[in-house]
This record gives sequence, structure tokens and C-alpha cells, in this order.
Amino acid sequence: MRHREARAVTLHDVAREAGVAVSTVSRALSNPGRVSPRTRDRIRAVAQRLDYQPNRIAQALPSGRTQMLALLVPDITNPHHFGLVRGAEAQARAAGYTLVIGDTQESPELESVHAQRLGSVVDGIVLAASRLAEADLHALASRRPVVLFNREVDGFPGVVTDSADGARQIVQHLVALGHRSIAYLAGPPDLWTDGVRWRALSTHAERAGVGIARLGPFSPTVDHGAAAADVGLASGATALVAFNDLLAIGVLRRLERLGIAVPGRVSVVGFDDVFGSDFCHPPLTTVTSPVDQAGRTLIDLLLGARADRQVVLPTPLRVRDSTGPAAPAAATGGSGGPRTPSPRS
Amino acid sequence: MRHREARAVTLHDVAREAGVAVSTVSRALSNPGRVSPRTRDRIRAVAQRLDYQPNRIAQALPSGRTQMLALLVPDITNPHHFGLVRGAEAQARAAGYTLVIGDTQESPELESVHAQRLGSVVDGIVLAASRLAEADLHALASRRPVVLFNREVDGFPGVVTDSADGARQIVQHLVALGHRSIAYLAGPPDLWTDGVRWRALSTHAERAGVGIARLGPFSPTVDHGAAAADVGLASGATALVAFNDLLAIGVLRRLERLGIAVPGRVSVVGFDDVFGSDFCHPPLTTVTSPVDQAGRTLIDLLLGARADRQVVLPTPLRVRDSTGPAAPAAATGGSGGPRTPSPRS
DNA sequence: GTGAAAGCGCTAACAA
DNA sequence: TTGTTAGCGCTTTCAC
Repeated sequence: MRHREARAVTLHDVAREAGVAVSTVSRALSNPGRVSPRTRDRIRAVAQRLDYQPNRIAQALPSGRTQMLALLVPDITNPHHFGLVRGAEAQARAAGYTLVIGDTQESPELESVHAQRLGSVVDGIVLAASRLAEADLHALASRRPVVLFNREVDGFPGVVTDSADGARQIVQHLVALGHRSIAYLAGPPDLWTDGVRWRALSTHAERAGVGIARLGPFSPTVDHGAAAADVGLASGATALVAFNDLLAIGVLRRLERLGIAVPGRVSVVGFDDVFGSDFCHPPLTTVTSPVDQAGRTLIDLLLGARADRQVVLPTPLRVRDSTGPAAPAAATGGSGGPRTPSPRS
Repeated sequence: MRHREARAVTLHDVAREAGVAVSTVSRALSNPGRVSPRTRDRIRAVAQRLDYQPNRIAQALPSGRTQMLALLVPDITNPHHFGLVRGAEAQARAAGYTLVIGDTQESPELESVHAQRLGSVVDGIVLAASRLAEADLHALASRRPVVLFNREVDGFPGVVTDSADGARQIVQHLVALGHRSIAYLAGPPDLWTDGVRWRALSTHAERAGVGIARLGPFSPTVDHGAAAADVGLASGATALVAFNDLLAIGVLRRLERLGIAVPGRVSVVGFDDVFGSDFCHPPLTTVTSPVDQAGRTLIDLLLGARADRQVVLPTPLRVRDSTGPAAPAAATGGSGGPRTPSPRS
């Protein structure tokens, strides 16, 4: 990096200019009260005049504290994480910390590398939807405080959105609309949330006596919604529950292109209530996710500003136009009438 | 932050364990070749066994280099920045740097604070759509390399998307469809891109002999699209060009709610081609923006990996369904026939 | 090829 | 109240 850098003004420069010792300058700036008002003011004036900026790296060395916190997300382009980032950033700043955001590209290896590197730089780490093995998690936590978002691991503080209850609400909603056969378009199986959603969905479906199948897994992106839609359709289910909104939106796009009426012929539900789920076509019924609050709470947890260690956030179902009464008869497969789709994958 | 931290393994620990001096360990680990193969291997084995992790803060103090780069965006929840973040992150990592992302909340003050704080921590800064005064920019740049995205300032390297050409394409497209009266729904006036877009739009409109008005300014978010739509409609224009896609999507939503046909009654155009602009209703005609590439190029510029210093990225217009032939007569205002809207703001 | 020692800029004992 | 000094963990001369 070619760049002529002005030599930074240091404490020494200020001390020399003010005719005092460096330690006095240090105190005057960061520990006032332990220095006489006169010298304090004089020093501050000099610092101001010289445009002194403390070197945060040097400050961090003795204390071991950088006043920086890290937030690692699997995919920064997933709108689901916006609120998380924003909430965490706000709370971190309020507490005097700078938030560092990292993208792990849905890869456990990258997550590990990132966390390792950041481990010696930040004062604490938030892992969102972590894919790290428990052993790695513990290793990390032995160096720095670690909190988890949407992953439950014994001994780790964290916050989760109540996916299981969201799943319950979905089933209840669909059953009320007369659906007798549901397909779950699964997400990545190594995601904790995928397991929780599927288990809750199947439990409640069985309890209600309606058929449910797990299809996929699919990458949780809009692009992979087409494949998911086709498989879902072929299953004969009258309601498609996608792992997340991105996938659901992709499904909706495919169905629209195919000329399949939603919710006339098939209902579609997502998880997360992301940006776009209210203006896609038709607007998506989905489980909301208070990510902003999650972000703030995670930082509080990290900073030890809360008494509790495990926070579960409520996730009310938001009913929009992508769900409706079950079609009287499933047209697919020509079998005339709803049937339980055969499990796949 | 309560947390029992395992005392980190240091170079000294490794040195003692291996029976050599710290300087030798340092060399063996970061400057091999300057140490005999035998001791090198032995030292590495010890380091591995002890799970030694270099303290990056301590590494950074003597060198002044942290191997971290910062990217400051005005609003991390604006999908326009996703690609930017992703491209920059990838390129930074490829070059051995860690990218730190900061959200300035569309505030020059916050941008300044953030940049100041990060200034002593990172090796370089990317400012996206910066609102900083030129003096502040120069002050910052005297400490660390600074590159700009979508803001042109003399003496600063950077990349801009070709908004002016995008505007030209929009006007050409609308004129070809028979529109004679266009309204620009302006964004924040302190944004460099807002000025560029408006100037190019008005220049080309005048050149083509069609009326154009600047309305607003509006906050560039979906939520503010309703107000923009109402004002745009009242102006009598047959085509609404929004400052960006977020605003355009908000306009679309409002028009749909109002039962106003798009593009039957009014055409709508945006800038950026963000996530969602292809599945909103109707899909939005917009000026694309190669943000991924921009992100990568910005990092290259920052690291001095390119010969040029000013990069202009092409922005082809993507025509979707939100634009169509001008309505034969504007129904608003009952004046019967298109007219030039009166300028506002 | 390896070790000793001097700093990087700051904080925090400890003295005065 | 203020100054002196010893580190924080690492890199980098400079000797040997």
C-alpha cells in the first residue's frame, strides 16, 4: 500500500509540548480527576491543537482489551441478518464498542478461520447460526467470551428465535385452512434451526393427523426456490413450508412462472419475515423474527449486562396472502384428492 | 465482561519450551529460511502442541499494520450494499486482510466518529457514498489510505457506478415509450449520486424536449415510497424515476394499493437493481449496478494493486415490467393531456 | 544460525 | 499532584 503517512502524533509529542510527563498526559486524557484542573486543561488544549488521536492498538496491548466486538454471520447478503447487524451495532456502540462484521459464507472452515483471527483482536464474539463443532466452540470460548444466535449448545449463552413455536403456529394455521398434506422444503441439515423446524413441524402435523414430508435439502436462497417448488409440487402436498423466506420467495417466483395459483392451488409459508417478503407476489405468510432485538440482546449477553444466559424470542406468525384454504382436490398426479406425500431425501 | 480467560500462550512460552530465544521463534514462524530447518521444525512442533496463536495486536504495534481494512456504508440494511460488502470481503481475504464493516446510519457525524476510531486500527478505509466534508476526508487520508465509492473528490482514488449514463439510458427508454413528462423523486441532497442523477436526467430530458421535475427529497427507503408516489402522481408526470430501488419499490407498493396501473397509467424506474427489484410487483425497470465488482476493485485500489485510480463501472439499464408506453392522456388533474409538471422543492 | 536487547505507544504501579 | 519506570507480545536490528 503506497501512501505517505503523516507520522502520527503520540502521547510523547503532547507531553513534550505541554512540558509534562507522558503518564500525566495519559491521566489527563483518560483518567481526569487524578490530575489538577489547570494542567488537565493545558494538556487537553495541547492535545487538541496537535490533533492527537490515541493509538488504539497501543492502548489495547497492556489492557488486552480492544473495545471491539465481532459478529460472524453465515451470509451477509441474506436480509435476515440485517436487523441482527443493525441491532448489534447499535447496542455495541452504545456500550462504547466497535462492531466488526464478518461473513463466513456458510462454511464451517471459514467460520473457524475468521474466529481464530479475530479471537486475539476483539473482546468478544457473536456467532450467528454457527456451524462450528462443539469442540471448536469450546476452544474459542476459552480465549474470548462467545455468545450464540440460533444455536443451542450447553454452557453457551445465546438467543434463539422460537422456531419450534413458529412451526406450531404454521401447522395450526394450515390445518385450520383445511390442509391435510404438508411438505417441508428443508434447509442445510447442519443448521441447528433446520432440525428444530422440521422436528416441530412433524410433531405438530402428526399430532393433528395431517401428512408431512421432508423434501430437499435446498440451499436457502431465492435461486434454489425453483428446484424446491418443483419437488414440492410433485409431492402432491397442498401446502409448502420453506426453511426460510429466501427459499419461499424463490418458490413463489417459480410457481408464478408455472402459472400455478397461490394460494388457490398451493399455499406457501416461510420463516424469518425478511425484507421483500411483504412485497413479493403474493405477499408471504411467514414466521416473524425479532432480529433487531436479538442483535441487541446478544451484545448485552456478551458484555455480561444481563442476568439470564439463554433468551428465547417469540416469533408470531404473520399471515399474508400466500396461504389460503386447501384446494378441494390436488390436481398433481391425477390421483384425485389430497394424499400424504412420500418422504424424500 | 465476566469470563475466565485462559492465559494465552505467548512466544515466550514456546521459546522456553523449545529451549531457544524468542527471536528465533518469531523468525521460525514468520520468517522461515532465516533459521535452520531442524530448529524450525522443532519450534513449529512445539507451537502446534501448545496451540500457540500469535497476538495480532502485539504484532501490529511495532509494524503499525493490522492486516485489517474497513468498509463504512451508510446503511447496512440497504440491499444495495450487499454485493459491495461481499466483493470487498472476498478480495480483502484473498489479500490476507480481514474486513471490518461499519454502519454510519446515513449520518456524517457517525461516519466521522467511526472513521476516526477505526483510523488507528485498520490499514485502510473504504468509504461508500460518503457524506464527509472534503476537509475531513483529507484529514482522514493523511493518516490512512482512503478510497471512495460513489463519490468523486479530487485526489481520491475510487470507483463510481456510471449514474449519469444510467440516467441517459432511462430518459432514452422513456422517450422511446412516448413519455413527455418525467418526475424525479429525489434522494438525500447531500449524496453525490443524487446530484449526478438529477443533473444527467434533466440534461437529457431537456435535450429530448421532454419535461422533467425534481420532487422531494425523500429518504431512500421503502417506507418513504408512499409519500413519493403521492407527490409524483400529483405532478401529472407519466413516468416516475426514483433516486433508488428502495424508494421505487415503496412507490410501486403505494400505487398498487391505490389501484393505479403500472405501467398502464404511470411508469416507474429505479437505480441499483437491488435484491427484491426483480420480484416486486411489477418487477422493476432499473439501472443495474455491478456492486460485487465495485467491492473488489475498491480493495485493489486501497492496496495499490491497480495502476489506475479512478474507475467508472458501466450500468446497463434492465428493462422489466414497470415501464411501458405513456398513457395517451394523464388522468390526474383532469387537464386532459400530458403536461410538464411544475418543479417542486 | 541464533541470541540479546531495543523499541512500537500506551497504561499503571510505585516513588517522590 | 506529578514523574519514573516497568511492562503488554511482538519484530527487528545488531552482535556473536
